[in-house]
Amino acid sequence: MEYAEYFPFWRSLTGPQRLALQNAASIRHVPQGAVLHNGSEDCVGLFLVLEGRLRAYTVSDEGREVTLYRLLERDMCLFSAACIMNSIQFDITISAEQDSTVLHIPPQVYQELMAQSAPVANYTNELMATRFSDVMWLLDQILYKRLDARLAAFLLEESALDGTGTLRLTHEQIAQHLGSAREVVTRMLKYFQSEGLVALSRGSVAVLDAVRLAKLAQGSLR
Amino acid sequence: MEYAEYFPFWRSLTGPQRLALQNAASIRHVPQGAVLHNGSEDCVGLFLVLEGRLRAYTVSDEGREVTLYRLLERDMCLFSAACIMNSIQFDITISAEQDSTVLHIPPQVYQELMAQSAPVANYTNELMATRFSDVMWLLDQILYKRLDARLAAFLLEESALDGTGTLRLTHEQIAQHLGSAREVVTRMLKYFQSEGLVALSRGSVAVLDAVRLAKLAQGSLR
DNA sequence: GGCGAAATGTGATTTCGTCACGGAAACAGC
DNA sequence: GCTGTTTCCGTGACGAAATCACATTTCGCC
Repeated sequence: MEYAEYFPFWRSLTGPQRLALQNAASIRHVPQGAVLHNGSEDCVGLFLVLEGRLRAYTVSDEGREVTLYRLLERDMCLFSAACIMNSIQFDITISAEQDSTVLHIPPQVYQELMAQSAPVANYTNELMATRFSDVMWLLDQILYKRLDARLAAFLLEESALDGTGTLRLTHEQIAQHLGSAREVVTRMLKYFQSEGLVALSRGSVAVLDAVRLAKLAQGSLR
Repeated sequence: MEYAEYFPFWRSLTGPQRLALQNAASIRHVPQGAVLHNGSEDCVGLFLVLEGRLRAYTVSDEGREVTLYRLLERDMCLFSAACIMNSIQFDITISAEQDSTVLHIPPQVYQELMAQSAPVANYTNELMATRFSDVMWLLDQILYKRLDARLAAFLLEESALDGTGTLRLTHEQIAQHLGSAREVVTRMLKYFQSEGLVALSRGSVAVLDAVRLAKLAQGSLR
C-alpha cells in the first residue's frame, strides 16, 4: 500500500502524522451490495477505494432512489464521515456496487489531521467541491433535460464504466439510478429499441448505436 | 468593520495575514438586481454579506431559473471565486435580491490564506458543506415533493425572510424561484386562495393561514 | 414439465410543464 | 380626464412523465 500515491498531501505530513494515519487505517473487503453508510446518524469514517466501485445515492421515505455519483479507484468517500464537519446536514447512502477493497480511516484521525494540516484541509475541500459538482450536474439534468436524454446519457456512462456494450441491469435498477419509474424506463427503452439504438433482453440492455445515443443525450431539452 | 466578528478564524491569523486581508478587502454597495457573478468563466472574488441579501441560482440554456439558496448577513459567497478551487465544475449565478453592502475579497488573497492556514481552509470547508446541504435539500424537494408542498414551503420561507405576511412577488418570480412555470404557479395559487390559505392581488401574495400551509409543505409527497 | 419469483408489458389516470392565446390592471404621456 | 403600452394574470388544449393497477413473459429450480 503506497500512501504517497493515494494521498496528494502525503509529502507535506510530518513523521508522526504519517504514522498516526498508517496505524489507524485498515484495509477492508466489502462484498457487492453491502451498505457502507446509511443516513446521517452513523459516522463510520472515511473510505478510500482501492478496488471496485461504490455508489452514493439518496432514498426517499417511500423508498425511491436516485444515484448521486460513483466512487472509483482512488476516490475517497467523505460523507460516510459526516461528523467531521458540523455543517453537513443531509442523508445519503453509500453502498458497494461491486466487490470492493477499501482503506478505512477512522473519523477522529482524519479530523485531527485536517485541523493540523492546511494541505489536508485543502485536499478535503477539493474532494467536496468534486462531489458538489457531481450533484450540480445531476440537478441540471433533472431540471432541464428530458428523460430520453437522461436515459441515453446513463446507458453511455454505464457502458463506459463497465467497458462493455452490454449492461446487465434490469429496468427497475435503471429507474432507481435515474430516480424515475420502472414503467417509464420500460416504455422509453422499447422506443429506443424500435429506433435501433439498443437491443433488449431480460435483465440486460445492449448499446447498439452509441453515436445516436450520444446525440440524444446532448439535445432534447425540456 | 470588526473582522473578528465576521471571520471565525481571525484570532488564528498572524499579524501579516490580518494585514494582508484587511488591505485587500474593500466594501462595496450593490444595488438590487445587480449580478455579482455569472457562470464559471469569471472569478470576481469572495463576498461577505454585511447587509442585504444575495440569491444563488442556476439558469438553463432556455432561461429557466431555479433558486439554490440565499446568502444573508454574515454569510460568505464562495462560488463567485470558483477559481480558488480546481474542482468546482459548475456554473451558478449570484445576484443581489436587495440593495446590499458586501465586503469584497480578491481571490488570490483568500487562496493564499487557505494555503497557509488550516483554520481558514477548514472554515471554507464548513462553508461549502453548508451550501452543499442547501442544494441537497433542494434536490430532495424537487425529487420527492409535489409542487403544492414546494410552493407552500416557499411562501412560508419567504414570509419568514421578509418578516411580513404579504409578499411582493409576481407569479413569474415565484415560478423562477421554484423552477416551475408561471401558469402552474397561477393555478396553484388560485387553488390556495379558494382554500383560504392566501389572498392574491396583482404583484403580491398574502399568507392567511400559515398553519395549514406548513401542514401542506410537510406532507403531500409525490 | 410445472411452479414461483422476478422481470417486463400495457392501459388509465394525475400531475405538471408547454403553447397559444385573451383580458385586466398599472403606467406613461399628453 | 383619455390612450397606447407594458406588465401581469387567467385559461384551455396538449404532451411528458409519474402513478396505479393489472396482465404477461421469462427463467431458475425442483
